[in-house]
Amino acid sequence: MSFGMGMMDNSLVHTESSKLKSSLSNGSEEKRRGTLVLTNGASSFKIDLMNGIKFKRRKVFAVRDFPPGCGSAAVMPRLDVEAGENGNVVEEDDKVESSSALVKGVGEPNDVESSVPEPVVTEKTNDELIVFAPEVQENGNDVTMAEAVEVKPLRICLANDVVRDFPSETGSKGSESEKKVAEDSGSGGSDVSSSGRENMVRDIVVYADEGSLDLNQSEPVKVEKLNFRVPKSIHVAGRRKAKKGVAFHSALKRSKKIKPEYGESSRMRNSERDLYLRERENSDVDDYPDQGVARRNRVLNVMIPPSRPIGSSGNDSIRSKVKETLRLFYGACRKILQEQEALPKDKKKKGLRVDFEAAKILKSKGKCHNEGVQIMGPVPGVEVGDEFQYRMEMNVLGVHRPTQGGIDYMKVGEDILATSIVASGGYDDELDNSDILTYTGQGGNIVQAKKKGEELKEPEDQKLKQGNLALVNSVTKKNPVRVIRGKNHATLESSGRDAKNGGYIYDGLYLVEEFWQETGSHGKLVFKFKLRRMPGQPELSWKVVKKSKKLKYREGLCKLDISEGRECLPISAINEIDDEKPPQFTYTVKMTYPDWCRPVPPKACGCPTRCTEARNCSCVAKNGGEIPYNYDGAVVSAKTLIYECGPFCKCPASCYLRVTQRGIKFKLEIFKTESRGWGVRSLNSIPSGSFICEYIGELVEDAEAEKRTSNDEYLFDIGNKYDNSLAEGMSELMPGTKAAPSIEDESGFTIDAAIKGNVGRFINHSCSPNLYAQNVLYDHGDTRMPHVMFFAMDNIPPLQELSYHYNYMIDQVRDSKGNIKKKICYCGSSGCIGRLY
DNA sequence: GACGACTCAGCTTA
DNA sequence: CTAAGCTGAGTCGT
Repeated sequence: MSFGMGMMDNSLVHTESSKLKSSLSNGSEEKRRGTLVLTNGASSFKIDLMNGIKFKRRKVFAVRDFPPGCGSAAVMPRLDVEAGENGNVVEEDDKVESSSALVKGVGEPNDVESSVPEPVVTEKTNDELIVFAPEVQENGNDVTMAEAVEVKPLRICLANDVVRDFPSETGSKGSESEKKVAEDSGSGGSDVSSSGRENMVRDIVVYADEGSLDLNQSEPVKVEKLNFRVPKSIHVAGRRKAKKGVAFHSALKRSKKIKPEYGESSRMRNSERDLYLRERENSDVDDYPDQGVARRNRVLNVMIPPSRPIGSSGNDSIRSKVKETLRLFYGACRKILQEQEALPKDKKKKGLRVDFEAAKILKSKGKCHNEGVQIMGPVPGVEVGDEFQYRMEMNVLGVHRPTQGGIDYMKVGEDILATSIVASGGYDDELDNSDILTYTGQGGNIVQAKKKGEELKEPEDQKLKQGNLALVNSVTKKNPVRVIRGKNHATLESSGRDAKNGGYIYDGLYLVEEFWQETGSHGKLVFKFKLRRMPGQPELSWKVVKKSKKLKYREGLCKLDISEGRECLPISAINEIDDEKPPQFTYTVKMTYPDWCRPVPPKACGCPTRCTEARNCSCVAKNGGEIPYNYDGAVVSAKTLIYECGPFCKCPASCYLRVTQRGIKFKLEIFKTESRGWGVRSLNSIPSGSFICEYIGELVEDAEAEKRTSNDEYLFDIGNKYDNSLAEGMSELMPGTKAAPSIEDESGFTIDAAIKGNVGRFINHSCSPNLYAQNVLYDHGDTRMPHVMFFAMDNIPPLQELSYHYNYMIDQVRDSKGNIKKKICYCGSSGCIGRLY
């Protein structure tokens, strides 16, 4: 392979990124410059993030990331590379990206010396060696950096949450250059390659000038300082008028109505306002002749991460891909379950595993992450505290591959090292609240006969092989091990149906400190491992909840129940920020309709028991012949409108077609946020698809709503607006799943929750929301004024703020041919890059 | 129903 | 190809 200077030519640069690049040069370049300083004590080395480096995107094969607190750069000898322009290394089959660098301040400068793992070297592809620890070892002997480096590109292992991927211009199809890459590389070659690649995690490799850093030192190279200026994000304080409320996680029409200005919010503090105005003045953006309001906000919204505080989650692109994968997974699960539930009893498939079925579909369509990849350390896009319902999801995401086995491991050099374990109570583990976890090795248990006539295997001593051996090796290698806890076992919270399948929580990285053998309950020897959670990782929210439950006095508690008994569960108000009390309003659990409006109850069904698809039920028929919920109450997919059974239906209250009318079922609380007024969160884990609450208020006509501008924070425009992007994704996965047509329909009504309302009025906007608003009818039949119901799009861990997309202030940017290219959002929320997937 | 004990069909990887 | 494995769903008894 040889590479010429010409490869730097812009013609090869991904179109999207070149657009981005040009936007960078338009006035805001200065903001995106930064420097990264590398040092090994004797010499330091500065990289100008704007000019001095280029980014390459490569397929990730294996180990990449440092555990938190480990501030090290690694060196990777690469053969067959030549310096390109400015000494940058360019490789033929790689797309070259230019961008601001997105390097997290990989921990504080080596603040946790003890947690820095021993060097681990892993053999990868034929031509490269990745080193992800301070020093290189070869055959057990230390070698210096200089010895390890023959050619001198410097590879900086980026922490996983700073790896940035650019939005693909044409969605899943990939751009021309991407296609070219796929063809040229010859990998895959099949039709999977294009879409499969799109979903692969990519590594970004940073190459620096040759010879800039004196590597002839035995000391490790460390990322010492990151000085990266980030454009300040402007927080939208409080709430705004929600435009075109009902949509599935995005609705993208530019509002025809009032376009709120940033300065308008009554809740915006002066400092924020000043900051905004200053930012706006300073941004001399004039290169957007045809984009109206978009232009003004461009500098705010086309933001390049890191747009969050260093150390917070970040990496929205990969994160959103992980989320999308999970949404597709759950969508498939619920659809399969729905189909199953619709069958008459004798035709139901016994013991159908929706998790297996969903995974099969995702895999066949190349929608998995990290397939065939083994990852040591953090998995890109997966964050501590993430919850899963099935083991299979963790397989699909590469978090933990065995579908049953508790220990996952990989070969690193000659050794096998543990990469992840699942602690869910299958053995006598000690899973207390501290950062120490005692884990039992695998094997030795009584094994059931697999076939008839086979005898049960008696318990025996555990053997030092496979998972056990990997964990033992990890003691000396000190490599990070992901720990996943079984939820019911970890939290001891759930009971009943949930206890049987409580799901899993990603607990973060641990180090295996020691191991020993002891006699287990069956009298045979078992291995025991002591793992300690690595410092610097966020505390799990269920632990926080559990702690606060123990306290007599809840920190920041303002009110025990803002609903004053009107909801089935109390809703507390918590303010740990300042002295503000929750705003005054009248709590109602029923919509208020104007006097002239007398909604008529819908036609009732006569089902004597819970309505099913098999029966000829008129309510089911209204939903197109299917029940839009699973029997456990999860919404199968977003619909333009869902018809539930009404007050005069004969079916019982437990009917599968009565979900939202039964009220809230999670313990919600309102809490004061740092910058967005009050928000809503749950003390329980919320599984994807669950009903959360309604948006309740006074129903007013739009004309009336326009008059109520003095307090428009609590207005929610009712409308049939349905973005079917996920539904399209689903129909691609599962032929026969029909995506509903995109509908835009002004209903003419608005819900005003300023005076009368419920907890729904406190839910904030987000561009990466975890809820969506669903139109539902049950107590009347007027489609112009459906109830607005919030459902969870993801598994939501306790204490995570609930949010939905307000769908207001959205603009579209068109390319030269007039095609809608990008949607620009005005929310100003951190991490929003104006792309609503 | 609720819950535990038991059974059994899976699936992925080594 | 086979076996192992901290699943998950169903069934039955209390």
